[in-house]
Amino acid sequence: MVSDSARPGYHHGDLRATLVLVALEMIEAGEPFSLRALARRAGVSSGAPYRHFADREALESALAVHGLRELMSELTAGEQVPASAAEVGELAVGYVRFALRRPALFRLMFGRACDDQDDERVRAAGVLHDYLAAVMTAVFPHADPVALATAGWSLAHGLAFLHLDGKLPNADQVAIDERVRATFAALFAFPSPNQEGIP
Amino acid sequence: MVSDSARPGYHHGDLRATLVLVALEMIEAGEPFSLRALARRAGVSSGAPYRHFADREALESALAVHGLRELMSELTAGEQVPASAAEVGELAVGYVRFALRRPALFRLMFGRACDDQDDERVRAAGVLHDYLAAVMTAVFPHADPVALATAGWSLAHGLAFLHLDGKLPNADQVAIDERVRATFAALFAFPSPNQEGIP
DNA sequence: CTGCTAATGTAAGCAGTGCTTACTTCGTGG
DNA sequence: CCACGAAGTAAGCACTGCTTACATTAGCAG
Repeated sequence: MVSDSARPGYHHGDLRATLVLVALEMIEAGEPFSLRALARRAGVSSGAPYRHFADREALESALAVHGLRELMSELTAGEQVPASAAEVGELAVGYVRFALRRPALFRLMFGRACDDQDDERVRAAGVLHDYLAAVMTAVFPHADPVALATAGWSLAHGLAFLHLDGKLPNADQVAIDERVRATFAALFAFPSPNQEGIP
Repeated sequence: MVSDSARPGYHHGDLRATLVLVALEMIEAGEPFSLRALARRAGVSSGAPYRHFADREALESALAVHGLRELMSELTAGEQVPASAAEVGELAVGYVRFALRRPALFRLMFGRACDDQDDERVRAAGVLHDYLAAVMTAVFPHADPVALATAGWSLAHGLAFLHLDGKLPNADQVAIDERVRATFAALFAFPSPNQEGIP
C-alpha cells in the first residue's frame, strides 16, 4: 500500500512522487519523518532521495505545495463560489477544519520559515490569496478586496493556529465550527459602508 | 558576555538560567540551536543540561514561557490599559511587531505543538487571553468579551504569522503597522481610522 | 571541623540524522 | 549498438538528542 508505483529493479521508476506520498503518510500518522526513514520505507538507499530533492527543505517545500493545493481545492470544491458573507464564513470553517484534521501538514505549510526561492510555493500561496480577493470582490463590492482578503485570511489563520496550539478552550469539532462562524459573523457583520481607505 | 552568572569551578552556579539566556541569544541571532551547542557556549559538558531540562522540548517550553511573559509585558507596558478601539488596534500592532522582531522566538511560542502538560506554559497563555478579555470588556461593554478577545487575538495572530511567512506582500515596518491598524479598524468598525492621538 | 548525601557536573557511547563523495547500474538517443 | 547521463548504492563525516556510569563538591548534621 505504500509504494506500488513501480516495484523492482535497480531503478525505482518514480521515486520522487513516492517519496512525497510516503512522507504525507508518515506525517498524517503523526510520526516525525526523516529522509532516511522515507528512503527505507520506499525500499531505497539513504542517498537516493538526494537525486530528487536538493535537501530536506526542498522535500518539505514540495509537501507544502501539495498541502496548499489540497487546501485550495477543498475550499473551492462543491458549492458555487461564495456570494454572501455567511458563505465566506463557511470558507473559514473549512480552513480551520483543514488545519485541525491535518495538523502536521498545516504546520509544514505555514509554521516554518518559508523558502521564498521556491516559485511553485509562493505561487500556490498567491493563488489562495487571489481567490480570496475575488470572493471578497463579489461579496463586498464597495470595499478594498485585497484588504478584506488579507483580513479574512488572517482571521481564519489565527483561529486555526490558536486552536492547533490549544490556546483556545478546547471543544468538539462542531463547537469549533460554530465559534469560527460566530467570529466571522461578528467581525464581518459590521462592514461599515465606507471602507475603501484600507491599504 | 554570554554567561557571567557564575563561572568557575566544577559547578556552574546557575546553569539553568544561563542555558535559557544563551538559547535566547542564539535564537535571536538566527542560528539554529542545539542542546550541545548550548552546553558548549555555556562552557559545560554536553550532558549537563539534562540536569535541568528533561529533554529538548522542556527547554523549548521554558523559552516559550519566557517569550510569552516578555510579549505580555511589552503589550501592557507604558500606557494605561487600552480604553478605546484605537488602542486595541495598537495592541495588535505591538503583537505583530513582536512577531517580526523576534521571529524565531515567536515561532517557538506558537509554531510548535504545545506541551499542554507544562502548567507554566498554559498559564502564561491564559494570562494573555484573560488580559485581552478584560480589555474588551472595558472597550466594548455590550459584547461578549471572551468572544471578542478570541477574535482580536486570532486576527493579530494570523496577521503576524502570514507576515512572518511572507504570505502577504512585504513592506517596511511602518506600512505593516498601518496595515494592522487598518485591518483592525475595518473589522472592529470603529468610527474613523484616522484620528489624531495614535502614537 | 568532619564526614555523608544529594545535587550537579563529566566522559563516553548509542542510535539516528542530513548530506557528500566515489562507485555501479541501466534505459535510451545518436 | 553502445556510450552517456540519470538514477541508484555504499560508506563515511559531522552532528544531534539522550543515557548511563562515574567524579566532584556544596551544604548540612553531628
